[in-house]
Amino acid sequence: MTEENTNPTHFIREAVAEDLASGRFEHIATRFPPEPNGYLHIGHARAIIIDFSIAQENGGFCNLRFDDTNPVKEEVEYVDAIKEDIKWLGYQWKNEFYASDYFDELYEYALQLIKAGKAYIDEQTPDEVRENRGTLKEPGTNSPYRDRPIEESLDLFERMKNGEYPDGSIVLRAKIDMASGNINMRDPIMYRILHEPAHHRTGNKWCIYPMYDFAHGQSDSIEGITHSLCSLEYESHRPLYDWFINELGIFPTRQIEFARLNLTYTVMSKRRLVRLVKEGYVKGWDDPRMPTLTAYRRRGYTPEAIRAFVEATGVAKKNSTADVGLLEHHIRQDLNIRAPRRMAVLDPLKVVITNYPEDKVEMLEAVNNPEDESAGTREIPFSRELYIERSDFMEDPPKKYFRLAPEREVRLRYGYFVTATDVVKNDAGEIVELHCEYDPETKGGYAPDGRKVRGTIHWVSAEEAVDAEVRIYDRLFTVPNPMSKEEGKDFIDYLNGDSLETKKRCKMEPSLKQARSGEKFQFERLGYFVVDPDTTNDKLIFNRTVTLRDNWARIEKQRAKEKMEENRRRKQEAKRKQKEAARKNN
RNA sequence: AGGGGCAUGGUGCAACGGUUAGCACACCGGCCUUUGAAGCCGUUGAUCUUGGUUCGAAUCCAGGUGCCCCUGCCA
Repeated sequence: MTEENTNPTHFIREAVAEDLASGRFEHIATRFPPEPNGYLHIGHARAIIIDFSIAQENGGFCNLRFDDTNPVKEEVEYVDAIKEDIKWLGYQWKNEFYASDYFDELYEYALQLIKAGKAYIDEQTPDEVRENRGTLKEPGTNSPYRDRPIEESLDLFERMKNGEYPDGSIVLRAKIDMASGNINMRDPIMYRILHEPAHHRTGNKWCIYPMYDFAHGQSDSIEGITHSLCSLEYESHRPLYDWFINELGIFPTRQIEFARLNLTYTVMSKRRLVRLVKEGYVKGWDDPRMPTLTAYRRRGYTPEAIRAFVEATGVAKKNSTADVGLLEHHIRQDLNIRAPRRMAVLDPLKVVITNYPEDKVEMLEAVNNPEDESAGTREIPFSRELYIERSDFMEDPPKKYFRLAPEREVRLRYGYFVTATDVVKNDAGEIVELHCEYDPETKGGYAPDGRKVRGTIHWVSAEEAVDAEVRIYDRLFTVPNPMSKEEGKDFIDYLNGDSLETKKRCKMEPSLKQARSGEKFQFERLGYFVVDPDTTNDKLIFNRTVTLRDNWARIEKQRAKEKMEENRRRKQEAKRKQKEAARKNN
């Protein structure tokens, strides 16, 4: 061990430790093997973290290997994005490899198996291959080409490589067992012909490509990977990988499978993510509503929070879906400690302090981060005209509402105690301005006479405020599991129409003028926010990462629910009475 | 005539034949508070089922039930 490991153990860590103890392996090596055909999402984070941390904890190494055995699906653009995301998460691979690096060796392995009578060229059509594979319940039937002479297969394979055959005409198959209960063992295809397009790394050198199943295990073996950690669906492929390793007599990697990480209120499959992007339901792979790592980065998530979240979900062989609330908990936890506090008003209501001098501007001291004394303090301007949050004033407040209301006194954070005196409305009856009086004795928010106020609200000075746009994000889907198989429903039907709200007239305290892309803040009483890369010199844009926990919102929600139930009860009662009356009349 | 895997509170994990079945999130209550935040304290709430082995079973065995994966020349 090179590193003190305080993380909870799990079956993979245990298995690796046992393999070291028993001498099955003398070193530990892992790999993270993405296919470069899409962006990494939070589900991949579990795989990345397991792969790299198992290696780290045991003084071994982890390679990055792109599984690029199918040129029709893979693109270079994804390679760089994937590398960036892994680095952002905080990991460094030892070697950057590609399955295509091993095309020569793989070809030699194929030759070796043909010569041993363990592989053959099949001339059946794709349809025939499928039909003869049998079904889940019935065994397959042998190909008529299965027992052709070795020399013939050798010759055909060579010509296949040389481009003498069109796509789909012939394939190389392993000769295993067409009656196996495990369909992967029914003479799986090893090589197929793909003349187009050119491979992103090997160009036109090859027109035959190994199947994933004939590439992955051997690639691990070539790299000396001791533990090939992968997701559950490869469990039934393990016997095949072991078969290849055994027949070829190469380094025996051990594969261990674990369950993928799923999250509520989102989708995680590449296919569906592509659809969200291509059909314009989101603005791109890095749209902060997406579950991709690049989107979380833009949304203001930190790698530390994502790692803590993934560790908290553990590792098991049971398919499960983590609550997105747990992810939110971890980003709050992280940002609470590190994010400087600022005041910002998202939905401004003008306030005039009628007894405050007209041209006076005072600088008041505010704490940057109560969780971190070293963050220091800053000064914020206070003047006669301010903005407060519209939701922080109510003309006719319900019980337990602690904020501003007519004749009620509250504290302006780091400012003064103020009392609402007048409400100014427009012709439509909407509140356009509030008049308040302040108590000059309460500067900084302290009352010398010791009197208390229930509420403390945030504010910004109108004159000095900086304008900004704030993008408010909500969950992308309206249901925890958009994949639930309700009849005739598509996951698209569960999209949340209100997942993005853009507030264009927000008012920020002046210190935010200098905020740079990627900088994170807590806007007091609102949540955590990050400067979006769309920000320019004259346009400040923030993304809301996550709200603060909000007890008041919960009380309101509960109240609304109670009201709804009350209404329903009343309606039912009315209906019942109506029926009764009708019966009496009859 | 299938093969493979999985089943512990609402969610996610732990308990490795002997614990009052533990932890985190959520929930609910309380304390504290110049953020209705954070922090602190506390309360609810779980071993899929039926048998078996054992002094003793969440744990081992068998049957049942339920869920997931496998019939791409995808990975």
